[in-house]
Amino acid sequence: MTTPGSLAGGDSADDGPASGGGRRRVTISDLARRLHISKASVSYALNGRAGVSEETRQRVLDLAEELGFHPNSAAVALSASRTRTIGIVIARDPALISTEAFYMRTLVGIEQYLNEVDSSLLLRLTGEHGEDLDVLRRWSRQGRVDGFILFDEHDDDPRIPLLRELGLPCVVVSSNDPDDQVGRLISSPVETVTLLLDHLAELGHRDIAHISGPFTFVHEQLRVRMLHEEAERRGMTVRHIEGRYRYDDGAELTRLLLTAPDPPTAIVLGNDLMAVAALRVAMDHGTDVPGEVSILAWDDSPLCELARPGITAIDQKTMERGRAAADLLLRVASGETALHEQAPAGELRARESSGPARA
Amino acid sequence: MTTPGSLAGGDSADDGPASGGGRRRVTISDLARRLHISKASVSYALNGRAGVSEETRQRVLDLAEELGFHPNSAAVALSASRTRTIGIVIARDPALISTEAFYMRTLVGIEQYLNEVDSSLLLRLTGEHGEDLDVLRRWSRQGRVDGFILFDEHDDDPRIPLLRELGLPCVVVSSNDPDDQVGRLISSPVETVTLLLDHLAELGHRDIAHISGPFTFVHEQLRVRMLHEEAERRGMTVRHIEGRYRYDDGAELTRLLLTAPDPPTAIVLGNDLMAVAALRVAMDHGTDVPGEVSILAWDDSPLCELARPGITAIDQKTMERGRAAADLLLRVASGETALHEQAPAGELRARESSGPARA
DNA sequence: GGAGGTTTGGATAGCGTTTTCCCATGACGC
DNA sequence: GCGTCATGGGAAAACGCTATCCAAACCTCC
Repeated sequence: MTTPGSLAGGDSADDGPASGGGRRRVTISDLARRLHISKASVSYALNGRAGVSEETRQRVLDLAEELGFHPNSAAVALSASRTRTIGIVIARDPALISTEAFYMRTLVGIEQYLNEVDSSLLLRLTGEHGEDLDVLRRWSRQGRVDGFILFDEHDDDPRIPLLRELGLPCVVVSSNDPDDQVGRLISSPVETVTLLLDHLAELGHRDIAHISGPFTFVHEQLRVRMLHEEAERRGMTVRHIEGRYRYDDGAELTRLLLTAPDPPTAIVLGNDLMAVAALRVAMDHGTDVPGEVSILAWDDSPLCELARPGITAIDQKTMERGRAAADLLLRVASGETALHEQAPAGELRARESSGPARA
Repeated sequence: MTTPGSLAGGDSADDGPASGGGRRRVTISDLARRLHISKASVSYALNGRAGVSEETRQRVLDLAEELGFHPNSAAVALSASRTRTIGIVIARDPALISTEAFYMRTLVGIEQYLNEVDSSLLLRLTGEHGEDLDVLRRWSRQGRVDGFILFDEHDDDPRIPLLRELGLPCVVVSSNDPDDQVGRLISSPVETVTLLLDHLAELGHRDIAHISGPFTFVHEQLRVRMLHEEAERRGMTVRHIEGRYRYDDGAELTRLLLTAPDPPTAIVLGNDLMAVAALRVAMDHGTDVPGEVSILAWDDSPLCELARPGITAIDQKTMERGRAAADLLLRVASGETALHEQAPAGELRARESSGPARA
């Protein structure tokens, strides 16, 4: 590598003063040499540890700044087994990933936080089946990340024992609060359920349908259960149908509901895409929204906002949640013990798709 | 690290056979020791280089598989100055990033390719101003990535000389084809312009408006120019207005157009969000779409598909484009000379928002 | 049977940090 | 004046891999 490959620029002027910088990267040895001190002292100075005088530290920092020195991350990782990088692996149908603004908003929130603490994000978007476990295993063994944030928890999610075995910290963005030893950012569906049902109750609805996402997701199971319990307490009834988050599911299942002998007065859809579909079907079917049926979505999104009529939905504060998850992970990774934490609360965005129940 | 920190599991059974794997990571030295050969031979065997017999190679591979060995990425990076990671820095208003499905689709496409070649993606979403340059510089000097993919090229984009100076390869997802020495995945607007104008000409439109994105983006300038030239050739006229990709811009500028003394018969909007806004405004304004005005969007998206009426738009093949960009970058990074490449062609999705021009 | 060439595999020197261990140096107390 | 202690700073050993250079060992052919 001393002999220039394609990039190294050679010795031109050996050390042009400031930012311009030659081709070769500035290393800690360069700093040490220029200051006539040892690499160790430079390292101490840069990392704010004791062992160097304040004056020396300042000289080091100044020169580092002047030369635009940034420690080689591979060397730091190798030496300190710390990468300042967290991993996210999203295992869903690519088409769905790009349709759901949810992920992107979460990533933005996570990034905001990581920026602040000078860490970064290694991202992998895989297909649905099992590859995600491979990626976790690989990244872990390769030492590429300090921890993971996990979404879309399944029943008996194999990722959690896997990461425990691999010895890597993780935070699960979660709906439930089991007593395990991983980090969890919990947003209980009961809160969303309350917002939805209060809103619907106020409008006089008592017969509600719920088109959920796949029951393999823990959060969907919980939504169903909570919705049931809370509805019962309010003297309302809920029928549940399982969808798969796709437009077509929303359309088809809504059609089914509307053509039933006793259609519900309100339909709650598990995501924005299905909600838009429901809205469309209802209108095509000549069913007035919200006159004859109200349509609500679990997650707010531009789609809900821009639909016409606008779809009443819960703003789940996705960005804030992403941010909180990243924050929690870094704390878990640095050995904090209080592992479970409540996510910021959601908020109902009432729009035109919900109104008083028909008589 | 030999003295267990918090994770190291100690010597229990020293080498449990298979996958279960103890806590401590398996290294190349472990393999060498177990096979009674040198680390060098193991390295050769694993990397498919000459220097070991086929038999030895197989023994190494088998044991590596058995122990679940994955080379430590920091060590590889340090030694080979190669990270198998590419960087993407997106500098836009967070709100916009999460609204535009464009980015997520591109990422999905990039990821698909990176998966196949066992590389990964380091992602940073920053705000709008100048931080992105810092990130490029930092990641480069830290040796975190092998190259970058750049979006949203500006006039005299400072990122390109910066990366040249830093000596890192990059691919610009680009609309134009200047004669510089960076990789470029070019999707000339002329193609989209042709699709749009052919469609509109066929429907008898001759007076068109174009609400673009900010002219600071090179691709927007090109769109304007191409649209102009091509329209002229067809005997059509185009008036341009500069928007900023936001819903409100689309709404306001469309209102302006519709209330003008001579409203256009068709409006082309620079992105999906503005198109939806235009549609909404037109309908609120009592203007029939497409009876009195046709609405078209430059980029297709779920928003266009799900709007009502559906918005005619160009499917820019975003995922394929992302994929192609990643592919190109890896080839550029490995020294390929043909640096510029055409992106896959877009396709018009005709929907209900475009129809014959009014008389 | 030995000269010359080709494989195969071993030592070992980096890569750029952090960290441990130790040696100067000077201040201080007796 | 000498022993004791902090304190600043240096040398060198990791960290886990790749790459260079050599020494065996094995052929092949006269």
